[in-house]
Amino acid sequence: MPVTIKDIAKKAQVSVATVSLVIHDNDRISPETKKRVRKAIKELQYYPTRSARGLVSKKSGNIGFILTDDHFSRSEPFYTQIFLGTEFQAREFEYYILLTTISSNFGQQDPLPRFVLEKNVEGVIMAGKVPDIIIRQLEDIKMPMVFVDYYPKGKKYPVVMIDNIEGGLQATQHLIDCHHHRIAFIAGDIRHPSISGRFQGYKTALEQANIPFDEMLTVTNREYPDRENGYMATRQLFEQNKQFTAIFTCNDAMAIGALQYIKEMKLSVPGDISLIGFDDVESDLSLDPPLTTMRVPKVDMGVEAVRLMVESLQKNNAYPRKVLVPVQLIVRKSTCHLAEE
Amino acid sequence: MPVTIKDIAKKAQVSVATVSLVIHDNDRISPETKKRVRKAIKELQYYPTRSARGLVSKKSGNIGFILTDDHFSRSEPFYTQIFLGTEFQAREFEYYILLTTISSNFGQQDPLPRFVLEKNVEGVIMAGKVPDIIIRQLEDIKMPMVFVDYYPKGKKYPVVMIDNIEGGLQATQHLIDCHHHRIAFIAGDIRHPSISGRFQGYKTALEQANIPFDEMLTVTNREYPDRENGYMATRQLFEQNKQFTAIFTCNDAMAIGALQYIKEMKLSVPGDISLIGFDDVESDLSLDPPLTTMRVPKVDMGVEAVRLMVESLQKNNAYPRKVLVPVQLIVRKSTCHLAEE
DNA sequence: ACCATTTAGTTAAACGTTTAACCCTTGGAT
DNA sequence: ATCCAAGGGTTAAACGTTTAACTAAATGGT
Repeated sequence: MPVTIKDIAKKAQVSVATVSLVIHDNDRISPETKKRVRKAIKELQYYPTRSARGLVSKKSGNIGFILTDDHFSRSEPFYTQIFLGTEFQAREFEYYILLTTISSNFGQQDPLPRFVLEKNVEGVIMAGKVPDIIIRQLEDIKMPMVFVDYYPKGKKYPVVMIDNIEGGLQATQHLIDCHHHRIAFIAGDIRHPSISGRFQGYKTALEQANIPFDEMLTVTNREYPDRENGYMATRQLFEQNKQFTAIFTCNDAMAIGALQYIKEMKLSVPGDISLIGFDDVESDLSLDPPLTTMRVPKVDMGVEAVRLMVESLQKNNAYPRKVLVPVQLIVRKSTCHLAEE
Repeated sequence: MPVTIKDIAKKAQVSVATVSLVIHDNDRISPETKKRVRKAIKELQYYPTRSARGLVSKKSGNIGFILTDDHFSRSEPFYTQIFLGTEFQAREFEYYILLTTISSNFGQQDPLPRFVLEKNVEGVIMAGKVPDIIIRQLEDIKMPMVFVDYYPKGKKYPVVMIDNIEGGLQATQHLIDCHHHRIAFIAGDIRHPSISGRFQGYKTALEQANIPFDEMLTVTNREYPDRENGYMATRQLFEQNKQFTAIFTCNDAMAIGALQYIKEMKLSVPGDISLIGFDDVESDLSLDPPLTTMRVPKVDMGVEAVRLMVESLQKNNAYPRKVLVPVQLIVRKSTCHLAEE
């Protein structure tokens, strides 16, 4: 019932091959013929069918997006925003994004995502830490990959990373500029490259300001950087009973937990403790006080990932580029100058 | 290079038709043959290719999701959550979701979303208010549709709606239970069915409690229910200089704006004014005070939408069901009892 | 006048499935 | 003995494109 390439061929009095060539704007076809064919296409409102096209060209027109289930089911705004960024940019390039999750302990015997088995994606974007095994399996079938906010060691793929070191440095620098010099650092799993980058920036800033690094002012053994662990880590910090006037948390979720603990201690932010986060998520603005933080362009990260993917799909010899997205200090009300002593 | 149905046929010494029949578990094939074929499939790790399958079966395995651009680019957590819900449930049914946006003033001459032109979706889910024109166009090509949080009048499609009337009633009832009787109502465009439902619940609750409805206590002419309009509407309310002890805002975004204005007036929530919202979004918890609100199961709405879609795809005679998702009162700190007079 | 090239198309195979229609055995009923 | 039905497959067409290989006509160089 729907109109096919044959209908166009008939109407324009050419072969179906010609119609196809016109669609791809091949220059073996004369301008007059093109005009005639295009007219027919318009009049019958023809549009090529994706599956037929995909079958022969081996191009599905889709890009896969893989997230581990813990990243997804927490429906973390962070990765969700990145995902929305990919959706956004995919449209520009006439691709669609197919989302799936995998278990965070994906094993050797687990099946690959259905969209790769079905040959329904041309490449795969992976955000956050993903199991090594799946990367190796995808590698074996030569699936183009792009990584976001994670980088498998020893591999050579395009990647979109946050400029974490610079961010950690700027965040800490901001506190130093406010005359703080006893600055605590709270984080989740330090082995995550994003977190260790921020930590590194923290240490570098201290060093540059000739402030000695004090291990006792850091809590970096929390498994997951969420509110609860932010709360716990802050309590640990206070129980270690060290003097500090500012806290740099590795992300906003932990900052929110920290803020809660500090308030329960009847201390004021930023009166007693200055607090700076990292990420700039939706809820920061609603906090009291609104959180000073490092803004991470989450949507842009998704956008860049798709750009890299499309690039490496087109010129498949492309050498694996790395994109470092910049962070930006957003000063709100949770940090303030320390009175001169 | 990749393994096809032919390789399986060869290996299992049967025709490709037999392999296909085994895959679909047709009972014309003997158990022994099935076993042999399945063994070959496992050994060669065969998986049918989506486009080939789609070409002949006319099933793309995809469901489209349409959002107007203003809903999407505001990257409203509300619709985003619904979308994530569809992604979630789609996986259960072995579908993928294809997302696209359309202009909120989609016109007669605008092309339909690419995924429908390409015959790349079996049906379409639409969330929030969408232009009538596109609905009519999709209707013309007999595209299965499911609506979420919006219902085109006079049509007969499956739909997922919030139980707005009940929600408006419960929210208002909660305030009444706290002995408020001068209760204001603030909303965006009252023509949106969700909003008018909440308004209706509000009026019903007042009526049941024998509290006269006072037009002057309502602001329902704000175009878009966001923070800014919540702020403005609250100002308007105060400038109308009416006495009230509580405000029911049609959603949380407006409540946040209202809260900001009230604080600027140096009034306290809930000390001077009790405030209740609607939706229960991420940032409510970070507010000071945390917002009392009606929780809307956003993810569930997406889940239900996919269920309805798959149902109507399978039995295409299905009569259009309507699912009303329940809301739930979440009492936090922004509402409190009024002292007895 | 003849061959070589270019131009503007056409033919037909191929992509990997599904499925309607057909075919051959075997085992009862009649 | 003959007919029918059931069981268990196979054959081949079809789905809607793309594209390599071919062809016929026109052009141009000598």
